[in-house]
Amino acid sequence: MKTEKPKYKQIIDAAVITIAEKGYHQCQVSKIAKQAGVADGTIYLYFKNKEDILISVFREKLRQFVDSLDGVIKEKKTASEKLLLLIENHFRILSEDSQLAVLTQLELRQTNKELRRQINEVLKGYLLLIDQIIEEGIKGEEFDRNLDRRLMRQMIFGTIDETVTTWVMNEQKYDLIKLAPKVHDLLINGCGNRSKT
Amino acid sequence: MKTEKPKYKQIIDAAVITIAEKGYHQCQVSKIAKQAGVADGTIYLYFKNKEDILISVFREKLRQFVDSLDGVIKEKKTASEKLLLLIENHFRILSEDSQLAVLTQLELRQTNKELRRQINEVLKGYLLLIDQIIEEGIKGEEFDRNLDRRLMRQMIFGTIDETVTTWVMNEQKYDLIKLAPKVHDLLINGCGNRSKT
Amino acid sequence: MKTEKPKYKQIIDAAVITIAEKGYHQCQVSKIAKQAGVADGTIYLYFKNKEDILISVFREKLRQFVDSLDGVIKEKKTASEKLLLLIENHFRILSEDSQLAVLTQLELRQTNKELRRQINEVLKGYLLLIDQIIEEGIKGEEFDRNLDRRLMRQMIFGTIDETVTTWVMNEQKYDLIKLAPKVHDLLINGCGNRSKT
Amino acid sequence: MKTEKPKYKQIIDAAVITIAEKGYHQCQVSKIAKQAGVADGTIYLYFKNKEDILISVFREKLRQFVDSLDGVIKEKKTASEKLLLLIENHFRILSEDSQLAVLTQLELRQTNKELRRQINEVLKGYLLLIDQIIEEGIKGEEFDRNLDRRLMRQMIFGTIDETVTTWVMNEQKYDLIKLAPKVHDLLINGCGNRSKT
DNA sequence: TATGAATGAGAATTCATTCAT
DNA sequence: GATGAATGAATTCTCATTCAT
Repeated sequence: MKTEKPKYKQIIDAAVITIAEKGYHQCQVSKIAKQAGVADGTIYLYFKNKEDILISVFREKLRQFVDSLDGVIKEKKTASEKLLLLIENHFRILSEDSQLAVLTQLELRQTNKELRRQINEVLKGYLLLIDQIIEEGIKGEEFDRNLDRRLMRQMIFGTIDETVTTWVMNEQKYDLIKLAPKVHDLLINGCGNRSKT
Repeated sequence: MKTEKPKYKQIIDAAVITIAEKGYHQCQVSKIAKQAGVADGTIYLYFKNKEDILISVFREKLRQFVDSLDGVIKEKKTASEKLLLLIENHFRILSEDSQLAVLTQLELRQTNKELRRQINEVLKGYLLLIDQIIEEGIKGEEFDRNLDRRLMRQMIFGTIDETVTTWVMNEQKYDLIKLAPKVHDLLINGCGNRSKT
Repeated sequence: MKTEKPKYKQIIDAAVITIAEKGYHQCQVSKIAKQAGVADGTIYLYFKNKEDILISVFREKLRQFVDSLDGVIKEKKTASEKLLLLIENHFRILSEDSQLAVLTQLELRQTNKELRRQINEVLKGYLLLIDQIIEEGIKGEEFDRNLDRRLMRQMIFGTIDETVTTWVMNEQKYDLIKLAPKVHDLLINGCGNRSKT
Repeated sequence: MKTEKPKYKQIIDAAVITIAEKGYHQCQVSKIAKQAGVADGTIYLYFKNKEDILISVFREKLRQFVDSLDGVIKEKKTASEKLLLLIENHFRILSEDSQLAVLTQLELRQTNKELRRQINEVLKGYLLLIDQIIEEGIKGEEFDRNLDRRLMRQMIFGTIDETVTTWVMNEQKYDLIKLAPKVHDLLINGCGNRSKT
C-alpha cells in the first residue's frame, strides 16, 4: 500500500501502453484511467487535459532519454564518438521499448499545430545535446567549420528520425541498433565517393 | 459559359486551402464543400470519405511534384547535380505554395496508422526518384558504393523533410530555397572536416 | 423493342424484388431504378415519391389478388366453402411468391401512420370480400347471426395474417397451403370441444 | 431530496411518450432525452443505441403485462375463463395507456427484420401464456384435442392483435374492453352457426 | 484526495428528389 | 419522355471534462 507507485507515474505508464496500443485519437481517457487503475476524474487531478497527458508522457520519456545520453556523452570522447553514442542510444532505447517507439514516431505526430509546438519545445532538450556535439566537433576540427550549424543539426536529427520511422513503419522487423555505425558514417562523410581523389 | 473546372479538381483545390487553414481535424467536410462551391453531398460523388479527400489531395500534388522533377532530372547531368535539382525543386514547390507546405509537413502527419500507410504508398513514387539518383551516383562513382542504399535514401529524405518542417514550424520566416546548396553539400560530404588530411 | 414492358410495370416489378431483398428502408430509389433498368429520375415520372412506389406495388398486387379470388368465389358454393377457397388462395399466392410474402408481412408494416392508413385503404378491397362471405354465411344460416360482423372479419383476417407472418418469420420452412383446411376449421368451429354435449 | 426515479425508468417512460407522439422514426434520441430530463449522452449509459431503447421499452412493458396476467390467471379457473381474462386484460392495459397502444400496434412494427426478430423473442413470454391456457384447455377437455396447437395460438393472438390494431387505427373511438366477451366467444365457438343441428 | 455518473457539443454521411439537358 | 449529376437537410453517438459526494 505505502509503496504504491504514485498515481502520476501510474498514469504516465498507463498512457504509454494505451496510446501505443490504440493510437492517440482512439485512446480514450477512460481507457488510460482503467489501465492505471484509477477513476476517470483522478486523471484530472494530475493533468490539465488529454493533451497534457501526451505532452507529459513525452517530456518524462525524453528526460530519461536525455539524462541517459548526457551521462554517456560526458565521458571524454571525440565529437564523432559522441555522435555515434547518441545514435546508438537513440536506437537502443526505442528498440527496447517498442511501444514508446510507436508513440514517438507515429502517435505523437497525430496532433495539432499547438501541441506540436509544445512537443518541439520539449524536444529542444535533445536538440541542444546535438548542438553541443556539433559545437565540440567544430572546435575540435572534427567537423567542418564552414557548415551551417542548424542545417547540420537538422540533417543529424532528420536522418535519425527518418531511420527510426521507417523501421517502425516496417513493423520493427530488422535490427535498428546495427544500423547506428552506418548512419554515423553517412552523417560524417556523406554519400560522396571518398576514394575519389 | 466558361469551361468550369471539373468538380474533382475544384474540391481538391478547396481541400488544400481549407485543411491548411484549419488543420485536418478541425476542417469539416462542409467547409471544403463551401470553399469548392458545391453541395456537401457532391463531395461524396468524387470521394469515398473524408480520409479519401486527404489522400487524394496528396496523391494529386505528389504526382505534379514527381512529374515536374522527373522532367528536370532527365536532362543529362551528374547524380550530384540531379540531387541538387531535386532539393531545389522540393524547396521551391513548397516555398511557392505555403498552404501545401503546411499540409504536407503538419496536417498529413496528424492521421492514423492506416492512413499513414496509404500516404507512404503514394510517397514511394518520390522515394523511387531518390533511389534512381542514388543508383546513378553509385554507377557513376560519384557516390560511395559501399554505403547502404536504403540508409542513403533515408538520410536524403529525412534531411530534406526535417529542413522543411523546421522552416514551416518557424512560420516560413526565412528563405528555404537558398538552403538547397548547403543541404546538398551536407548530404554529399557530411559534417566531417574535409580539410583534414 | 416495341413490346418492351411499359416502364410503370418494370418499376413495380423491380420494386417488389428490391424491397423484398433489402427491406423498405434499406432499399434506395436508385436501386429500384437500376433493377428496373431506368434512370433515377424516370421513377418520378411514374410515381410521386418513394412511398407512392410502395403503395402502388401493394395496390397492384392486391388487385391481382382480389381479382383472382373474386372469380373463384363467384362460383356457386356455400359461404364456408368460399372461406376455405379464400384462405387457400391467400396462402397459395404468398407461397408462390416468397418475395411478395416478405413484402406484405414485414416490409409493408415498417411504414409510418399515414402510409399505413393508405395501405389499409387499399386493403379494404380485400376485407370487403371477407365481409361478403360473412354476409352470405349469415343469410344462408351457415354462420351465427348473433355475432358481431366486424369482429368476425377481424378474427378471419387476423388469423390468416398471423398465420402467414409466423410462416414468413420462420423462413417459410413449412408448407403453408396445407394449413388452410385446419385454419378454416378453427375459424368456423373455434377452439372449443365439439364432442362435448 | 426525494428518491428520484432511477434514470433508466425515466428514460423508458419518456421513450413511450415521445415515440407514441412522433413515431419511432420521427422521434430523435435528443427528444427522448429532453422528455426524460437527462442529457443526450446519458441515454447511452443505459442503452446501447436507439433500437435498444425501443426493444427495452417493449420488454419492460411486456414484462408488466405478463406479470399482471400471470397473477390473474393463476387463480383456479377453467381454461376458457382464463382465456377471457387474458383478452380482457390485454384490452384493458392498452385501453388505459393509449400511448402504449400506439407504440405496440403501430410503431413497433416500423422496424427492420432484425429488430422484429428481437421483438418476437420478447413476445414469446406472452405467447407461452397462451400456450399454457391451450394446454390446460385440452387437458380439461374444454378445447378440442384434435386441433393444431400452434394454429390455435396463432388464431388467438392474431385475432386479439388485429382487434386492437383496428381499434387503434380507428383512433380508439369505441370501447375496446367491451369487445372482450365477444372475441372470446368467437375464439371458442368460431363463426359457425351453433343452433344448426 | 478520489470517485464515476452525468454532461452536451460537435460532424460525417446518406439518399430522396430536382431539373437542365 | 428520359436522363443522372447535383443537391442539402437531417440525426445518431462519442468522449473529454466536470463536480457533487
